[in-house]
Order: sequence, then C-alpha cells, then structure tokens
Amino acid sequence: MFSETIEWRTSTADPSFVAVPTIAPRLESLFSHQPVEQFKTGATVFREGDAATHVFGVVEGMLRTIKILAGGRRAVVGFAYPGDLLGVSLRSPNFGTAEALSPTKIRRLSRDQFRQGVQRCSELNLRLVQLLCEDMAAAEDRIVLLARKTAVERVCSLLLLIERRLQKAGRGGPAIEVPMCRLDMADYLGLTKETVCRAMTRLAELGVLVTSGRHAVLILSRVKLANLAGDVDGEAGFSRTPHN
Amino acid sequence: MFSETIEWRTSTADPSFVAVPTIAPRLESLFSHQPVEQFKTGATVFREGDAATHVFGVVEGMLRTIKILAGGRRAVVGFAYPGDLLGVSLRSPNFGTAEALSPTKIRRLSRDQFRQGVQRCSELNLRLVQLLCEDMAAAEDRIVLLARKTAVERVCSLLLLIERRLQKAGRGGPAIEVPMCRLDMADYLGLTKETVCRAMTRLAELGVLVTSGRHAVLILSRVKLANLAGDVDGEAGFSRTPHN
DNA sequence: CGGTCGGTTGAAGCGCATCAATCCAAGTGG
DNA sequence: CCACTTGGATTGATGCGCTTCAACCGACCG
Repeated sequence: MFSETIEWRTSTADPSFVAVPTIAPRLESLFSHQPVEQFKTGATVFREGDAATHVFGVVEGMLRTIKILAGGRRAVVGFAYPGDLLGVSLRSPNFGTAEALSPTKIRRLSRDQFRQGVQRCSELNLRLVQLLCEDMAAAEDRIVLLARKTAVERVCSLLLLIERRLQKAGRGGPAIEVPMCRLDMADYLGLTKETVCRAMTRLAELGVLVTSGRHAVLILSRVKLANLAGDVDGEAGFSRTPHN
Repeated sequence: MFSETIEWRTSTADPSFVAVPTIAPRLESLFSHQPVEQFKTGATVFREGDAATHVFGVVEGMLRTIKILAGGRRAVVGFAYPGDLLGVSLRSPNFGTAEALSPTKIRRLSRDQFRQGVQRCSELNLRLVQLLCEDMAAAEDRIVLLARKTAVERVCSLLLLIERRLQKAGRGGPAIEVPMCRLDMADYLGLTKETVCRAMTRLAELGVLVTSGRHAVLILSRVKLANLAGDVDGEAGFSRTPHN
C-alpha cells in the first residue's frame, strides 16, 4: 500500500487515549462471564438521558461517545477501543450517547455488580483508580488542545494519539489506521470536517504523511508530526507576560 | 452593593466544578496532621516538569493549574477551591503548573502516603473513585464547552459553574464572587480577555447580570443565564444530519 | 453502471484574536 | 486624605483562521 523511505522512532511520552484506556491487570475479568452483545455500525449502545445503569467493556470494534447541545451542535467526547471501559464515570442520568463506529462487540455489567466486584479485590480497585487517573490526564491534554491549539496542531495531536494507541496494542509502526470518519475527527477536535480535510492535505504537502484511501495514513516523519502538534518540546515555549 | 428585583431558583443539575471538587466524607482527614503552608498571590505551588511527588489539599484561598504550549500560549486547566485536592491524577513528571490565585494555604502529602492512607480504608477508596468520576464528568462538560460553544455560552457556563460551586459551599444566592481575573477566565475558556469582557458586557446589556467592580457579579436572571449557556434544556436540540 | 455517501476543494463570511487606546480601581507615598 | 502610580478592565478598529455554503470527486454497493 505504501512504499517510501521514512524516518521512525519509538515514542518517549505516553499520554493515554480518550475514554478509558487499556485494562492492564484484569478489570476485564469482571466482564468475562457476561454475554457478548453485537452492535452494527451506527447503532446506539446507550443514549443521553437514559438511566446510567451499566458499565460497558469493548470486546471488539469501536465506539464513540457524543454529546449534543443547543442548535444540534455535536461533540465527540471520546472514542473507545477494544479493552476500554465505558460508563465508569457517567452521571445518572447519562449525559452522553454511545454509538458503534464499526461492527462492535461489547459486554456489560450493572453498576452495582461492577462496584461490588471492584471492592472485593484491592488490586482491581487500585487499577480502577489508575485508569481514572490516566483518563483525567488525557482529558486535560484534550482541554489544552481545544482551548489553544490550531487546526493543524489538533489533527497532528489526534494522529499521534492514534499512533500511540496502536503501538500500545502492539500494532506500532508508521502505517496507521484512522478508524473514524472525518466528521467524527472534526467533532472530536472541535473543528469542521472541511478543516480537518485541509489540515490533512497540508500535512501531506509538508511531507509529514501520505494518505491512502479514507482511513490509511503513512507517517513519513514522526518527528515533524510531533513538532507540529504544538506541545512544548525542548525547542518552543517562550516566556509570556503572565498578566495584562 | 446591589439593589434590584431579581428572579431566582435553585439549580436542578449538578455537574461539578473543575480540578477535584469537594472532599465530602473525609479524604481531608489524611491531611489533617500535615503542616499548613502559605503561598502569596501568584506564587508557584508546583511547576511543570517537576517530579510529581505530592498530593495537595487546598485549605484556604484558591489555586489555578496551567499548562503552556509552543509559542507561549497558556491554558488554565482548572481552578481549585478550598476542600479540593490537587495532584491526584498527575503524571510524573508533572504536566502542569499550580499557582496561587490569592493568598492560599495548603497541606501536602507524599503520593505514597496518600496511596497508603486511601488503601487502608475502603470508604476513603470509594470516595476517591467518586471524586475522580466527578472530575471526569466535569472534564467532559469542559470538552464540550471548548469544542462547540460560543464565547457568550462559555462565559455563561463558567458563571453557572461558579454559582453552583458557591451554592455547594453554602454561599448560594444571586450575588456571586468571580475570584479570578479576566485573563484566567479567558485561558480557562479558550478565549482572550477582551472577548470575555465583551461577553460580560453583552450579558449586562441583555439584563442577565450586573457587575460591580472586577469580581462581583449579581445574576439578575438565572433562567436566562442557563438558557444562554448552550446546553440542551427542554427547548433546544434539533436533529442534525449525523454524517455528510 | 448509476446512486449514494463520505471526502475534497474552492469562495465568501463571520466570530474571535490582535493591536491599540483609554478607563478605572486599588494601592502607595507624600 | 489626596495626587500619583500601576495593572487589570474595557472599548474600539482591524485582520485572520476557521466556518459555512457550494460544487465536485471518488470509492463502494446494489
């Protein structure tokens, strides 16, 4: 699909992705006896306003969680990969809707069962806290992204997030699959699909990446990509008059 | 200071504020034997890049946590009120700086001590998870705000957040104190201080509020304020073609 | 092979940022 | 107690980045 000489280096940072990342030890174990449920592309797993009765574990496929505000504006709050948990931190009633990005298999557990299961084992409890902390850290990165980054920086940041995520799943390397459509990327990044498109085009022109079809991206220079993501790396980060 | 007839209603929603909200049962108890440290206005409690060695409890005053990105752009990640915890979900090394918004007293605990203290008591552990979940919910609201809300909506949302926060502290009512300067509000909302100003002026023109000095705001109509915050309440929320 | 849906590209407009005065409140020193 | 100082707040004028609107492309599917 691709054939070029590219530069490549393993990452040094690790900010986790979105929703609830990797269940390392075995929070999954709580779900292992639950039946697997199937959802078709676009199907709704739970809806804004529903009672938040369950915690969900993604087995296969992928979910997006979205929120709608006045005027029908849409925001993608997060994406959930296989191994991710969904609904742990939900308010009751749910403030947010979860939909399948592709054909997806999940297991569910009632909130009570989940809570009891976690409390029975201090390791699981510790792991849960760890997970929530990683989530918070990722959410804070996202907040900075949305508050202050430019369109190109946002897209670069998302691509890096996806790349790290794949790496964590052992599918590392310069060729990444962007599993969501442009509109989902846009609503995740606080942009429009057109702006995401233009940013991707710009990155291709800059020789940072090459796209192939809608979902395949080859990263030609991870270093350039990281530099364009807008975070303070060695180089940048001048001072700024803090007030006034 | 103010003298007008205003409409007022208690809130129905409860999304919590920023950083780490209220320590209801007694996560505070872990800190009670620690010495109190004083910080002057603007002083740094911990700095981006430091080893994340401690968890902090705000006793009095207020903190802001900020992140800087390439080009010196600044984002306020959150504000911490008395009773809030800071540093629970920090990565090591710290990705973020905490500064005193006003003369502030805090207590600190090493991360190990904190972890051990929490683990010794399942109630504390439960409370910690609760806290982190509230944080996540607040962070998600913030993400939606930054991704899709207009300037006026953002300012309204912040005012409501402050108002709810004061209410929780038993200082409810239409007269609220906005403890941070316009620049901090702006960097929290992903705007500039000028835009925050103009939004406040607009809200005053609309008869939603009256300001008195830099930090005092009288909310004349909480209902209008809530309607202008952009969230889907009864009224809004048309459909929207989900793709394309 | 035509239809559909997402993606891409172009042109025009708007909301917020930027730049620049001026204002105002709080503190300071006489 | 009041001039003076200083830093944040406010208001105005201008510019830019992203959105919006619109047309077209291209892949996938029946």
